[in-house]
Amino acid sequence: MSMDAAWVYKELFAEYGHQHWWPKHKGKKRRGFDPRFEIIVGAVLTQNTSWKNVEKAIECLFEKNLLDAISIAEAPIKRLETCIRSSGYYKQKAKKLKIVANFFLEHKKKPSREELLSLWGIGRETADSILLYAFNHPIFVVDAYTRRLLAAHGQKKLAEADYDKIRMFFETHLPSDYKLFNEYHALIVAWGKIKK
DNA sequence: CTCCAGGGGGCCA
DNA sequence: TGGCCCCATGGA
Repeated sequence: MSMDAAWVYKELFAEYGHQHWWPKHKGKKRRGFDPRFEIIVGAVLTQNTSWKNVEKAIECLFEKNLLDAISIAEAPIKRLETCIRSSGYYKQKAKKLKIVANFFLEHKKKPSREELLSLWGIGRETADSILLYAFNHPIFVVDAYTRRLLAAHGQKKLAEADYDKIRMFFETHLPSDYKLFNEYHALIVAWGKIKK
């Protein structure tokens, strides 16, 4: 018997409430400003890193006027590395920011999942996070907490399954609503952090 | 001191 | 495909 994904969502929302994840921007009218790009930067910087340390990095990028694709593409790599140091893996992530910045300068419209996955430094979770949180595309983001949630609800087999199999489970058992997927993933993270 | 956070790439069998 | 190692800082 299968887990009731919609029922679990209601339980999580009743327990933890609105998580106000993305989108929420701190950028204003600056050179080449695009509110979506700030989310993309956050999606990359938060890889295997606590959000608190990512906020420090984003704050530094904001203060140094580096929170847009043009500025990141033009900035010296060392300047990026210094700024995002608090988010960990700073050498790799500076390189990743360069790559995504150049990509979004060339492709102004909504990217496909395949295009994002073709970029070095963008895996499935980051690609789906970008599509969901920056472009409001109804795709379900799966992470380690999602697997723990499934296991906690008796879905041990599915919890150990491939990423896209888990993603498809939620997408086929829920209405295709980006707002729902946005809140659901955030609630799972909230549950995972407190539960543990 | 250890463990892990809103992962992904490279290598190897 | 699946298992392992590496990347790196900061907080608990």
